[in-house]
Amino acid sequence: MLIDETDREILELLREDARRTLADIGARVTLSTAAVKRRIDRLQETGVIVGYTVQLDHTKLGWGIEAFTELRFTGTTKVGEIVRTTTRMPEAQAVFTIAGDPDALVWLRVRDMAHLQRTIDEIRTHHQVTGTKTLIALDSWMRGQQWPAQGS
Amino acid sequence: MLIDETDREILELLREDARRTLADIGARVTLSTAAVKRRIDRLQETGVIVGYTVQLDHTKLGWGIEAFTELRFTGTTKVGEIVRTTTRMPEAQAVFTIAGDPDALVWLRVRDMAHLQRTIDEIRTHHQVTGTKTLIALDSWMRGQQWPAQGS
DNA sequence: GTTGAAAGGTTGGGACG
DNA sequence: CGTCCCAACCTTTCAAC
Repeated sequence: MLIDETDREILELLREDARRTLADIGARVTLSTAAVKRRIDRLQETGVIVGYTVQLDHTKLGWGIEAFTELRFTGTTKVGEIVRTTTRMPEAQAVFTIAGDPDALVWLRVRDMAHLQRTIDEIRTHHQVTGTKTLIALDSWMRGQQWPAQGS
Repeated sequence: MLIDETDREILELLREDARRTLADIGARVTLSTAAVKRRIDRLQETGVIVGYTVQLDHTKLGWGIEAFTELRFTGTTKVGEIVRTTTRMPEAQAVFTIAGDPDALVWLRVRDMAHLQRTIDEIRTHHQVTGTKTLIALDSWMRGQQWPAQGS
């Protein structure tokens, strides 16, 4: 499928604020609301747009610690298995399987250090993990959200 | 500020689909649309809700490679500086400053391997970086979006 | 294939109880 | 918190490019 410059502008506007109205988007890309709706519908049907979500300040919800845990497995560990079990944990924000060393990277969000330790322990007990290394984030920035995760 | 169980339900519904209507949310939490709006307005004013964004399938936009680059700096490098310059790069999805070793973790999304190399080179030239280690993702999962980043 | 205009239904946003 | 109201918005249809 082809995506033109107008589509990219629409996606950028939705990235900034997914609750923008079609009329607002239309005014910015000089298109009617109907034309904007048809383009967004098409982007959804073709799977370019996967969904819409809210961006939260997790510190205000009491999950103030962000960390990354690098995992190393035994040679017999199925990669799909670690992804399946890890993704069921509410602490896991994202899981990446890695080419090389380590074998996987898990992005965690937890309430406090004790919670982080429990979470890492849980990952270790559920799998044939030969080693972990956890990186604790002091601060974070994410595209499209201009607040510090810890520093507010 | 206090967040009750209904607020959490509303946030969960918005996490699933940020473009839900107030009426739809109201029906699910057994509240009127006006009551839902007042709660969402309050969550926005207090900063719990930071914004709303679209979730994209980046492989379909031609940015099929995800990677993490661990950065180590000289002792004199200002942490804020690396964040400021890195966040200006369109390839950077997120930047985390880390307690310990490494000093920072940059989540990159690029078109191909040549693009990845150029991006890492750019990071290195812009700062007093003493070392980098790049982890290339084979596959990824993120909370709230159930598609494989590479494997589709 | 694309677009805009118009019609009718739905939603949002205030005021009030 | 809910109910009411009205303006704004969405969604479909249709004709035109």
